[in-house]
Amino acid sequence: SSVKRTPHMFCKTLTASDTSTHRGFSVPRRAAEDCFAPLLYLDHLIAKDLHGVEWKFRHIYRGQPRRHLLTTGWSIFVSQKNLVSGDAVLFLRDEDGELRLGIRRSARPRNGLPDSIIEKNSCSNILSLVANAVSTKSMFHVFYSPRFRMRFEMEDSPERRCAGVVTGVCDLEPYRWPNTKWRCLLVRWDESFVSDHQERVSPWEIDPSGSLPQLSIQSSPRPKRPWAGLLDTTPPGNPITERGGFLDFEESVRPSKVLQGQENIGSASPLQGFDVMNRRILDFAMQSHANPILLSSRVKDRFGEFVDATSLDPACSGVMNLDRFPRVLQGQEICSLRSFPQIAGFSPAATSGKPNLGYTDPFAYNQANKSKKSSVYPINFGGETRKFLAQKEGGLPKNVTADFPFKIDMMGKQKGGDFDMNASSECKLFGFSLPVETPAANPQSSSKRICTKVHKQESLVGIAIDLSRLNGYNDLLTELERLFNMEGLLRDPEKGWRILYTDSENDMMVVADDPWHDFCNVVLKIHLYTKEEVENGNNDNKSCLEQVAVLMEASVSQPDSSPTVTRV
Amino acid sequence: SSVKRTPHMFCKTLTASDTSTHRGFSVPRRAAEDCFAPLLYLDHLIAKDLHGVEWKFRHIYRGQPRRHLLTTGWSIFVSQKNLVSGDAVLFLRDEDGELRLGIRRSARPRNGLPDSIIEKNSCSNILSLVANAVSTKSMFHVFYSPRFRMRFEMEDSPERRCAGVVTGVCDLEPYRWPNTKWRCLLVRWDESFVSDHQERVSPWEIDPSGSLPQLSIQSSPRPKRPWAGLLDTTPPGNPITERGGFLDFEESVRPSKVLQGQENIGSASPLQGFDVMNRRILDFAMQSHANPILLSSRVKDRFGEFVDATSLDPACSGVMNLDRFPRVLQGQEICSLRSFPQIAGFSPAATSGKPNLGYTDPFAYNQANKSKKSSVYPINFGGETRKFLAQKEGGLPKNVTADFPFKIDMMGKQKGGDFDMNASSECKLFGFSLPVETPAANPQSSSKRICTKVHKQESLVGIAIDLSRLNGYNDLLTELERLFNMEGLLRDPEKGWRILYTDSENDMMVVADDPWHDFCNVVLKIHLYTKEEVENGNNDNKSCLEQVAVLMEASVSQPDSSPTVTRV
DNA sequence: TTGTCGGCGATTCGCCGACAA
DNA sequence: TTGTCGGCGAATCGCCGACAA
Repeated sequence: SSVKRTPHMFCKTLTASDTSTHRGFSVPRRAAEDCFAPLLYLDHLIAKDLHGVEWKFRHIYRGQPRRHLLTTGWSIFVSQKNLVSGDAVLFLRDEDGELRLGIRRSARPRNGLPDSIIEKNSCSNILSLVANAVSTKSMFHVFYSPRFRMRFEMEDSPERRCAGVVTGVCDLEPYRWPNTKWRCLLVRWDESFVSDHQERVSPWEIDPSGSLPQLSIQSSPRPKRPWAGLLDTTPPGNPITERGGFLDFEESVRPSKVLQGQENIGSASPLQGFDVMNRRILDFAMQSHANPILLSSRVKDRFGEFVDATSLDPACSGVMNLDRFPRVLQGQEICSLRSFPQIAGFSPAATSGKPNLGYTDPFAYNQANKSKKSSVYPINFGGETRKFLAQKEGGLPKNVTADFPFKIDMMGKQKGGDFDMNASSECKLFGFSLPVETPAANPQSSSKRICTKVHKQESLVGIAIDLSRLNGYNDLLTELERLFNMEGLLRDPEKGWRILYTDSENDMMVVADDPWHDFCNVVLKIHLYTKEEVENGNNDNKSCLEQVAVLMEASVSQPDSSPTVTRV
Repeated sequence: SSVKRTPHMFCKTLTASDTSTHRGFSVPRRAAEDCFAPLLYLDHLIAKDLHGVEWKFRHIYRGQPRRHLLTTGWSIFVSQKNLVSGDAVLFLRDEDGELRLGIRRSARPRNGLPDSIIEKNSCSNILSLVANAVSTKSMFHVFYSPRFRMRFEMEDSPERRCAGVVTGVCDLEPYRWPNTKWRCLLVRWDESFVSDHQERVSPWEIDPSGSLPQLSIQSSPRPKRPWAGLLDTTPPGNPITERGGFLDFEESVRPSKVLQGQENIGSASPLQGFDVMNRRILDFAMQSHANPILLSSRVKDRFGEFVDATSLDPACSGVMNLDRFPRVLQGQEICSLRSFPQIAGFSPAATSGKPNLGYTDPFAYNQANKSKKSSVYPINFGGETRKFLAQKEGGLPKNVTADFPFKIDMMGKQKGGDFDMNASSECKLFGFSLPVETPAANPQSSSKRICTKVHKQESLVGIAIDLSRLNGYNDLLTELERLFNMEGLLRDPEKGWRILYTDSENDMMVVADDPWHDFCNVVLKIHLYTKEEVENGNNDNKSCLEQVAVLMEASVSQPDSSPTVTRV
């Protein structure tokens, strides 16, 4: 309510020199004079980042011509924050002369992305479909298949990152906890470098940023002196190194966009119609508790992520956590906050103190490749303003598609002339009812993932079937034979095929012994193998060491935990 | 079934020289000659770690006197893995000449731990109190206040670690989601370096290891040249730097023990009485589903942790996840795996293939400071064997305390002469009822399936049978013979087959001693083995890998495990 | 105004044998 | 047998003004 004095701030996109270990940070003159003014007599500056961590930089005015530079301390900051050129840093001085420091990472295109996620449906088409669905009170779908990255990191391993596409949502613990609203994400990985790679991922663990770092390497541990390609000569076939030697290790942790500023955040208007429309249409309740400002002033680390996640409706966390990260603050210029008319002009929904969740456009990498600037269009998504990247010239995302598998089914009914999701409408995410404004509305919502995956042999590609639509094993056989074009093969044991399944205990079992209902309850995945494969077991092709490795992996960690202590 | 050749391996605790950036890794002579023998003509070695990542080391035989050294590549490994002296590295060569590489981190005492968690109550006192509570069917409490660490890591911040004590459990989302069984942990931090530091923590995010790294600094980003105390001159009051400049940033990520071997893992017996007692007293049901082998064959990273967590009853995850981490593999010598006599000698409880959850001794640092060796005592904790550290000479932990706030209220009633948690007892964790599931006794329970799984030998594929449709052991034999095409083989002991089962306590038992009804109630899984397999309980006919498995199982805390691994 | 370059001293990395425990 | 030391060359860090875009 009380208007604070305008803080002085500036944002600079880091140059190669800025991020070089060889050089320091060159402070734009006017920025320094505005933002650092009262501090310039000091030989060093102290700035706090969002986490309250203080960073100290030696400041010096030197060079010919003279310029302001941050030297000592800067490279530590750069390496700790893992900044590369293209990223941006933001300084902000408040009325007390205290400096704040933020960074924004640039989205970098990823090389060699699969084309499959590039889609071509036109937006108007989608809009008309949605509009039609709304008008006819029928269901429409929103597909969204966000790209993400995930970081594999163990205490004893270098960091690895994988990328993939979210393909759906499933129960967290269908058997142990049948009615949970918690979900995990089903993902498809770009690489199958680990054969038995998880398909179920915690939304908390993924990094929603679809864009991956450039191959510009800046992060710390790397071979200092290239030793005759020692580290690059790994035989092909190791997918880790296949992607380019140490790249996986050297790829920076560059999860998400923070303090994004390259986009014109004010340009919400071109899509205003779409925005408003979707705001209503997609307005299933998702209350967010945390004030984003307050939130970001906390330690916003894993911890913060936890808070973020839990501050959202858990039922939606699968979605919500895909885009925890706000895109904020225009930069590249000296400006006071109030110089952003857009901010003040934001719709109440956008400024209501809720986090603005920035979706990473699944095809943003494509745009980036095309060097097209993109705009951000906020769409109210149940109390959360989400932003969709759209090609500036297109007005609407062109690539919105029918097969983005992140599917939200919505049954809308109109209340009066107004579309009202809150009253009696239904909102489903992958078949699961989402709480529509009345959190406790449907406590008995079904929790089982509708479809069960079927894998034929070692095929990477599975097919999902909906067991609930089948009446028994006979149906199952028929369906499997149909899906895999194996008519007659599965039903007749003489044909040599065996149908196994992995149960909720991860045991491999033969299909057909359990009562159908039990089977449906415990089956995780169905496998089709030949008789020989079953009889030979799958172990034979594993070396002794691999098995040890497996075992050791199981043993990794720290036991030195403590004695429980019992006491009355 | 097929006996694999013993791999050659060695484990070395890293010295200061080994971990210095200034020097390389000195390979113990005999180790090199045994383990590296066929590789020593090479100028470099390639070893894969548990995650399949390959590490390349230049190997050279030099010095006066000559010795084997790993030079180039080693320091990268050390820094990537964040190894410090005291940690151990394990090399293992399989029959194919392929090298595997594992690490084990040592537990390091933490300086200046608050004294508050050092307690003095004697254990016998506790035991008598518990015994009294049981006999009078009154409530007793289990207090447990495990130390933990948590890692703060954001894409734009340096890594930080904090330690604290779990003080309780609370609702995840009391307002949003009133009836959830999910809990988060309440913690008290050792340091209040962030004023608005969270007190609620996800159990998934904490690291149960109570011991913290020494101040021996080895990790990468640090100020190379101390710049006039630039980074240390932060005004007092900033708790970040108060602890010693960059310590927070320099503290390595040293979460857990891997391949731990300093403890005497075989000494389970001294506490056997306590063990047995607690097994009954604390026997609230906690089923573990996942087959550890299958599970651990996955990428067991954050991801894996997710799986770990969810494979547990969510209501208990707050507890269970505190001690995911195992203690494994004796080291410091060249050895074949079968040179561990303890393996065979383990008590059934310890070797039953259940996760042995290693608690972090809140006062372990104290023991370490006193250079006292500690023994590990397994205590069955509801289907999970947990290990209690106790001072060897004390027999029982002396420091059991009154203010361990992790409280489990248990109301026990006796059924006949036997304490039976399953019948009508109640188990609360911080006031929340824990599901006292009795898998066998309560067939309607949603998670219990009708059928019992049968596994033949090491076969990966199991078959399920419905015991309830059988009238007794005779039927069972008939059915088993039919299912496995073993007509006549099982019924006749002369044919050499033995039928075992895993009971609800995860003990491996011979089928046919219990009354049929009892058997049906407690059986978890049925196993078919040959006589030889059963009789050679010392694992002599098992491959080294299986022995490792048993060893690890015995000493490893693995929440997601199931009983399949252990053979009698 | 500011991005990048080369210079160059300081620091660290990392390979070596010496030496001793 | 092996842990640690000092030596020392190579690589990198990081501060500087020059220069030009």
